[in-house]
Amino acid sequence: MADTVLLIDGNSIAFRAFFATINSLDRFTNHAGVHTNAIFGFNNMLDILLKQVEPSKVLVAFDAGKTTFRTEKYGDYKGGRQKTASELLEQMPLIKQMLDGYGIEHYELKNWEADDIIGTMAKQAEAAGDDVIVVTGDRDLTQLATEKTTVAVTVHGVQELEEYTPKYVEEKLGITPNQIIDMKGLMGDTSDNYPGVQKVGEKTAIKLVKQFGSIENLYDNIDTLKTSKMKEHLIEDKDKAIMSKDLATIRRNAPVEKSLDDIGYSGPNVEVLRDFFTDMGMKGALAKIGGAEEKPAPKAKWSVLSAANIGDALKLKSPVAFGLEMLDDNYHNAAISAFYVGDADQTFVSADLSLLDDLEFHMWLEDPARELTVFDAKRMIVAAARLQLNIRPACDELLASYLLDPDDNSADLGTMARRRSYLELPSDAEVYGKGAKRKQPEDDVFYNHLALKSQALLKLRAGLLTDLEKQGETDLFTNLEMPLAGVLAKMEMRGIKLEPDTLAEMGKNFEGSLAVMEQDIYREAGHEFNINSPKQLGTVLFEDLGLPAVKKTKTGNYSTNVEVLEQLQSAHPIVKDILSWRELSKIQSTYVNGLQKALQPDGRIHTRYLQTLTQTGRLSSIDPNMQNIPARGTGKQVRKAFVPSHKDWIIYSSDYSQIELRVLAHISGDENMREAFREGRDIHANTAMKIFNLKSPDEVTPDMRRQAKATNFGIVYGISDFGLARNIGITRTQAKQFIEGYFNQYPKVHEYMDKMVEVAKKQGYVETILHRRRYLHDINSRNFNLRSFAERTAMNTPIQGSAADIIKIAMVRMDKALKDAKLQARMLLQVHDELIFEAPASELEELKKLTASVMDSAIKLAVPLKVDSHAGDNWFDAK
DNA sequence: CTACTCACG
DNA sequence: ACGTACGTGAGTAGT
Repeated sequence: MADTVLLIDGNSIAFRAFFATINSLDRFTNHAGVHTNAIFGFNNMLDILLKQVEPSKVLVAFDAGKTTFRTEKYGDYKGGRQKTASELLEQMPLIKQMLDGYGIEHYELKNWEADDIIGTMAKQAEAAGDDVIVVTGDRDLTQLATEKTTVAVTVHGVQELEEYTPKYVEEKLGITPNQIIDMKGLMGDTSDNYPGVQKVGEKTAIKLVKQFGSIENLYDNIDTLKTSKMKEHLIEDKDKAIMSKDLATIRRNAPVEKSLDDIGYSGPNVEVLRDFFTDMGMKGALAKIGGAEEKPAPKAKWSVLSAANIGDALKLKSPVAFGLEMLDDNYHNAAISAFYVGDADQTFVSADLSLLDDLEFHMWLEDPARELTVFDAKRMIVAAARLQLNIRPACDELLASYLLDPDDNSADLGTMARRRSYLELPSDAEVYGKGAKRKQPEDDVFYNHLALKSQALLKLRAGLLTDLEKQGETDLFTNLEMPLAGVLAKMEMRGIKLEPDTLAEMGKNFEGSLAVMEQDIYREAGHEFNINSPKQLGTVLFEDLGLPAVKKTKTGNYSTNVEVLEQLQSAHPIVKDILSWRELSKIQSTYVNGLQKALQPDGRIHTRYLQTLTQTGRLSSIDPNMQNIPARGTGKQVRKAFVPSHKDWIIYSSDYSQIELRVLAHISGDENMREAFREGRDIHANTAMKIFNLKSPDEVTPDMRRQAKATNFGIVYGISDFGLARNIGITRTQAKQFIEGYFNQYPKVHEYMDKMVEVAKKQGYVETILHRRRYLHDINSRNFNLRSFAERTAMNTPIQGSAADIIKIAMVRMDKALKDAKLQARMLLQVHDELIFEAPASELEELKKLTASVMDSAIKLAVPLKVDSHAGDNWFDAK
């Protein structure tokens, strides 16, 4: 049987692993202060590869040093590179040590690069009839792909591999693997610092290689090329092209002293590896290599709380960890199966919820002096409230972790703890199981797990708080997000009243219309099919009816989205019918039916806001999502079903006008934009005047205003000419002119965009006005797409995030203001820039004044904030 | 469990 | 030259 040979580009993988986690470099250090992030990433990758590939032979090749035969040929080869970071350098010998523990051969050869070692070994292995897998972070190695050799290139750090077979190379580039060197020869390589032919990039290079097959053949037939600048350049740079091809060519005959027989792999030396991982402080890896079976689940000390010893709980000292355990995630109705309470010394657990009714214990828990530390405050507040217990946690560790890094938002304490190097708490999934198998374990295991949670909370608390302080987020945490958790809990518990009859009636009508439309569509198609299936619909439109396919999806299927269908409207009458059917069917299934399913026995909808999910600081809403109820078109009717709780009450909504553009005017410091807002001008018309170079607002046509509005939006999203052009249906050149005009008129906005990208590149994150932070891992990526995305995010996040900050302040203050004014009015919903209330009609005037003053003054910006409000008998009319 | 589509700001 | 708007959640099909 053929062997599978795994060949790994050691330097390249170490490099990728290092940069994948460079933002949290300091979280990966061992007792001696040595960084371990690259070791960690390398190990993860190795672990996965060994399991998936099950190789019988493995070799990790390293570069031997700076000088190689390539630098002898061309002195500037790989010149001008930055020095390797010392934090990575110190890990290189340790990675080799780890490989020794794995029993994996590693090898380097003076004057040769790792690539050449790999190329040489791959050739030998192929000759022996083996299958070869090359793993690297360097695309240039894809030239090695053959029928027997697959080249796996890392994407997204080292998490994922993209496998290059000859077929895949051809699909992707249109040339064969062994033509890659011809392409590189023509285009050169900036990172390896060798030249190609002037003005020839990847596109041109591929075109030429396709045409001529190779550089040699190209120059043999150069006369067949039409006279052009390119031809001149090709002739002028012939020597460079030939030299560059030579530099790009991986040698397959390096004097490698290892043979296939030397690189057999038969599994790790667990003892050696265990010592190594222990020394590196890599507890996760340690557990994985066999520690796992031997090591019992962590054991906590705890006592079961009962009526007999409840007095002991009252002696616990702040900070006190507390939690109500629910195995379902919807805390509005999940069964509460137990609670835990503890301090640094003692932990109590109990499944007897009636203990929480004990008057003394009850008051002790509710006492604001208690400093309760919890995981997911809103969840705990709502669950406790169901037991008539009104807690006000002082510290929510989920929220803290989320503010430190919005990526760290796992709804599981054990998972968060592990990320912070605390390994004494397994995840809920490990203890309870997941999916259908999830269930409460026997008492001993269950109580132990709860006790571990209590102890983890107390162990992690100080570190989280000092980290918040270090990141300047203490105020955001203490004075905004923590209080907001309480406000949101109240909003969710109140819910909003829904009249199911209103929906049911709408549903009946829609059902009738849908049935008629369906028949029309089937008739036009010539047969019945599932209109809801994009696949079947694609077949009907683009094969049966032969309409021109406009666009494909990323998986290569026909796209049938609105944009496509709108373009096809005139081509066939069926298209219009499908569009109408789609619109109605969406309303029917998601809203008319969906909302009725979400209606609770109390006649109300109780959404859950996710306070620790979005990357920008916005809330999101689930189960049901109350932030995407139709606001336009036919679907808007759905809003009629949302009504006040009581007779003679009203629904009242108050929304920030243009909050994101006002934030932009503020943080960019642009005087032109600030003035427009200060003067109370129509910002879109103002922008239209600027970019169309008009003298007076009267000259602004509705279409100009529409385009200007789209441009304003585009700016907020981190504009590109392509995106803007597509959005408003103009040419890319026109879009470019719009943007140029825009930046001329709002010069500081331009500066702001550049500055945010620069800041992100330098420090790895951007911030909102309240110092909410978002890390942008891809900001220095060499992948254009990833990097561009990160750049747009760098521009957008401070804007979207600061707007989120502002409405959150307004919510916390509104909650207090309503209480202070002793109004019956209540806040029910938040939809990003809008707050929705219900109130007795008699309170409307006062409510108007209150929302205006509280929302306007939530924060002091260099421009005024403006609030619009509407009232009505239901949500539809409150707009 | 992923892909597609479409609802919101 | 590269391929694009920013942030979400839910329903349905189809593997």
